[in-house]
Amino acid sequence: MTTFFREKLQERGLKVTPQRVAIYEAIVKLNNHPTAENVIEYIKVNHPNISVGTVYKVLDSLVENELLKKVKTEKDIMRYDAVLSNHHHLYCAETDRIEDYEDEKLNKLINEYFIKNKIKNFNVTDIKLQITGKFKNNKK
Amino acid sequence: MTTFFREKLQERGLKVTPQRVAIYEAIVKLNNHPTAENVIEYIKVNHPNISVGTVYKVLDSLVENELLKKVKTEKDIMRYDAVLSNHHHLYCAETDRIEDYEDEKLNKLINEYFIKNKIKNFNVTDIKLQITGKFKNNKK
DNA sequence: TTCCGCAAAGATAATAATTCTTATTTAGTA
DNA sequence: TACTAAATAAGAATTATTATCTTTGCGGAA
Repeated sequence: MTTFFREKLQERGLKVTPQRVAIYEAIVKLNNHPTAENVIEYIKVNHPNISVGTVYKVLDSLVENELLKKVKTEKDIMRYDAVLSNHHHLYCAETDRIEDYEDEKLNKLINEYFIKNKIKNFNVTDIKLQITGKFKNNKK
Repeated sequence: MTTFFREKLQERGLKVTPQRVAIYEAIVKLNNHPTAENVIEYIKVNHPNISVGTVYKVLDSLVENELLKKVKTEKDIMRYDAVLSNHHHLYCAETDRIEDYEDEKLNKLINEYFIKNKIKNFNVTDIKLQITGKFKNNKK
């Protein structure tokens, strides 16, 4: 399951350490775009000795090495996402819940739009939609 | 110039104070989506006695009263925007520069798309594009 | 004008998230 | 197995932000 992760680390010249694997697994399992704190809490159960600084450093380096993505919200706490495919986010400001939203048809529509309508003075590398609203079924 | 601002404050039952006016003007003039710190620095010149807490408090209440918007980037510092119309952001991760991007045609396209393709279990209230890339002419 | 009430501002302490520093440990390798 | 650079642990330090408490200043009633 973490084979992909291990390979990608090595590919990047990063050592495969238990802490890195644990942090990555935590993000995958805590699948509501956890904060650093959520990760620490989750990991402490099986890795009681992991250091807070390590979690932050590992998260940073995983983002830098494109194994995780940062997710921004209205709030000032950073959150993380292990889903790397080009996707958007549904965000509920009230409950702070974030859900991934994948929509190939929409991506195509937007890409085509920007091919026809270039933004002057700007080279686009990535387009993300932040869709704010409210989930209908408020099951946690 | 700040007539709109003064009226909106009164409309909301908020007092028109020199600090509020100064902070609002600072955001408008520092038009690269300044941080609270940028605002403080800028204001200190003409209002040397303004308190840091006041700036944060005023920024918060202006956001709450829809006179400013919060903008979040990859960095964890909050930034502010006085442009209230429905617009998107061009963001350069390298230089941290943010520019407003208004595009009515694009808004229409996206709105129409979501009318035809409802997201199940989610009521959309707002859609924002975060367009990441690089500015071509690197004039500051 | 003076006094009262209250919203706002000032000063500064407190908190929360994150970063930094240094010593120690570990993974990958020869 | 031993070596070395990279990674981790521990905790201090920093940074952005929020909270608390006091003081100020303005509008309206006496």
